[in-house]
Amino acid sequence: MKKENSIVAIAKKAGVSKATVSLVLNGKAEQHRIGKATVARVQGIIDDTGYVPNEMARALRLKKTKTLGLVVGDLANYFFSQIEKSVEYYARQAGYTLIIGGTNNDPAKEVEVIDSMLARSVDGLILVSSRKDIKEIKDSLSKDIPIVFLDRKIQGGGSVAVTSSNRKGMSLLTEGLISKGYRDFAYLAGLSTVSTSRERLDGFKDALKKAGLPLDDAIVIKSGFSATDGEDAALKLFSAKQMSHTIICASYTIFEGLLNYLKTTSQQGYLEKIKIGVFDNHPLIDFLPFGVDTVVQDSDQLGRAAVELLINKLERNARSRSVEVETTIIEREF
Amino acid sequence: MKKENSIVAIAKKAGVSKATVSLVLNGKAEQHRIGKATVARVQGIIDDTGYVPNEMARALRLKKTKTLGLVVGDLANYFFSQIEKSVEYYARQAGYTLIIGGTNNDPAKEVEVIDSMLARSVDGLILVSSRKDIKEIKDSLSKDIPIVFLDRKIQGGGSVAVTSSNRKGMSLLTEGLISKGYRDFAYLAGLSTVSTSRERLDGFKDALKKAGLPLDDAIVIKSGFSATDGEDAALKLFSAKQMSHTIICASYTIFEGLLNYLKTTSQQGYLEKIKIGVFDNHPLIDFLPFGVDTVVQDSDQLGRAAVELLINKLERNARSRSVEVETTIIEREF
DNA sequence: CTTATTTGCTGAAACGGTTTAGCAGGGTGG
DNA sequence: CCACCCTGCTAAACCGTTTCAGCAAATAAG
Repeated sequence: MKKENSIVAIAKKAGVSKATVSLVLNGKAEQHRIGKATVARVQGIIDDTGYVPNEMARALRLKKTKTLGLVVGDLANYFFSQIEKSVEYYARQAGYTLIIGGTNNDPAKEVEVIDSMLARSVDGLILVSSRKDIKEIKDSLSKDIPIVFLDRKIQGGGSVAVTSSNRKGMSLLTEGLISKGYRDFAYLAGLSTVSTSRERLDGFKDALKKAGLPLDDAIVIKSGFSATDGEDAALKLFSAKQMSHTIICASYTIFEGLLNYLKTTSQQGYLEKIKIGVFDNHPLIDFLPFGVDTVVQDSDQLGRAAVELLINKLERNARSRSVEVETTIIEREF
Repeated sequence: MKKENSIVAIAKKAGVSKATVSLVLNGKAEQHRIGKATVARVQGIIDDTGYVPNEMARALRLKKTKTLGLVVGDLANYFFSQIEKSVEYYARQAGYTLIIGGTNNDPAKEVEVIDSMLARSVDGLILVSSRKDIKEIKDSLSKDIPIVFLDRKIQGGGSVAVTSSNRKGMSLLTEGLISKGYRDFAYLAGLSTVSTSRERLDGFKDALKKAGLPLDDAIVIKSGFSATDGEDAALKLFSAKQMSHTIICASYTIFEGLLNYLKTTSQQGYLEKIKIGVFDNHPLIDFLPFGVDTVVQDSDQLGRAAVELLINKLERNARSRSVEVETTIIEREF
């Protein structure tokens, strides 16, 4: 049956005013002294017409859209797609709808995407931002709106972020490798403007220091976070004089880049001679013909925490502190 | 600078009525004989206040939200996340915002998600539906709204779908395997209520027939499309008497399930003795220690076609016919 | 039998836009 | 000078809700 499309239609049918219907609809009937009988009658009509209020009108009046925006660099990236799944799930649980925006890691597009979300009056924003400082974002924003940063922290006062325990995770990964006797590290670091990248590098250094290994012996190569950036990094690494026997990738995409580099240069055989550590996991890694140790991020918790923080802010105006989600390590010998 | 937030504010500043501002805003100034000078003044104020119209108000009046909904089973599935990226990209290009909904392949949740999108007044819907018949969907829908089905066709009149050339793709994949001498097939088919699954199975049969191989010799195992379904299928397969030496997976997720089964039962060694074909590709497959032939779907084109069809319908009320996107095959010997 | 209180409901404004019909004033033709 | 036509703009209705102040009737209190 086609549903009734306006509150007046319902009101007419029930022989009451639209105010009454609205009150019933929002559970404020009692509070506004609408009689039990009337409530029942109205509710009955709502039920069997299947009337659903128009969210646009509601949003206009209430200045609340019950909509959240998620802005993310690359939606096809496995880690982010998991994050997104989680965010969508928990947002929906809380009665919110999710609008997504992919930026392809382009800071200019990031602003554009965010602005389109603001025009849509999203109530809050979850940002996996490529920006370094919150000012760069706030300044370009037309409205003040609650923002939670996800995966990457951002500099500047009062910003709330949900991240993995990057430093600790990378440190544990490295320690594990060291304890198994691996030395001679190369570290493909990602973009140093991104907090995630810096923290992981710090973790790597922590582990070296703890083991008494000299930092300088490790080759650290900075690049972007995409697979092609990973390829570039691999190129740099392999054109260096000495070869490393343990390569750590600061993200899955960089790992993919490394593999692609070896494939396109027909050096796949090299993989058997080295050990690889990756911050991020993927189901297929279990089946690769070389042991890859990985850091597993809890994407479900990351998404969940981000949504919770944001909604607490929105609905209870709670001031919240950033959250760090624990990681786990998977070690694999081939 | 904080932007002005209402058309009246702009109107006041410009010393005109809000009607005038609205007309300027929508490029209808000329048409409604607003003087050049006035247009320039108003536009100037719009520009340097950075005013952006409230989309909610516009949507309410126009009954158009410039919003599309994408409903998909599993957002973390690599194929779907690529699709989503593409849909989001092309939707945004066309000035539309994308709302997403994950259903976890639960038909009940599918209805729920779609209804929440209708309440949000999306202009159109792109559906990767688990439903078999369009009636099941239309009946539960409160409004008539343009729908484009993606990846999976659905039975029932007038539904428009964008799909890969499933039958042909699977047929070519199989033919390739046959031509390389592989026989003794097992086929993990996915859910037979899903068109994709049926078409691929048909393609498989086409190839056998063409090669003059008896259909009955192939073991066909039907299950769901998730990784755990794939595991179940693998379990069934491996508890059958005779072993197959060529296994075809109707989707990447099923392939993952197969691998997981072999891992958990410590039968990974078996992988070296068999040949695997998979409908879907993934970057890491290149690096697996056994040659996997894959069908590559053009997710970019799939998303693009879906958005185009939908928007053509919305903006030009074009009646469009379903689209089939070509696939390509990658063969790998280890 | 008044007066006060409670009960049950509604009218109307507000949210921020779009659109249509039409007003006022100046110019032109007769 | 009157009738008419442009030109340039605006008033007001409308989209579908929420909410607040307040009205009328019923009940309770005095």
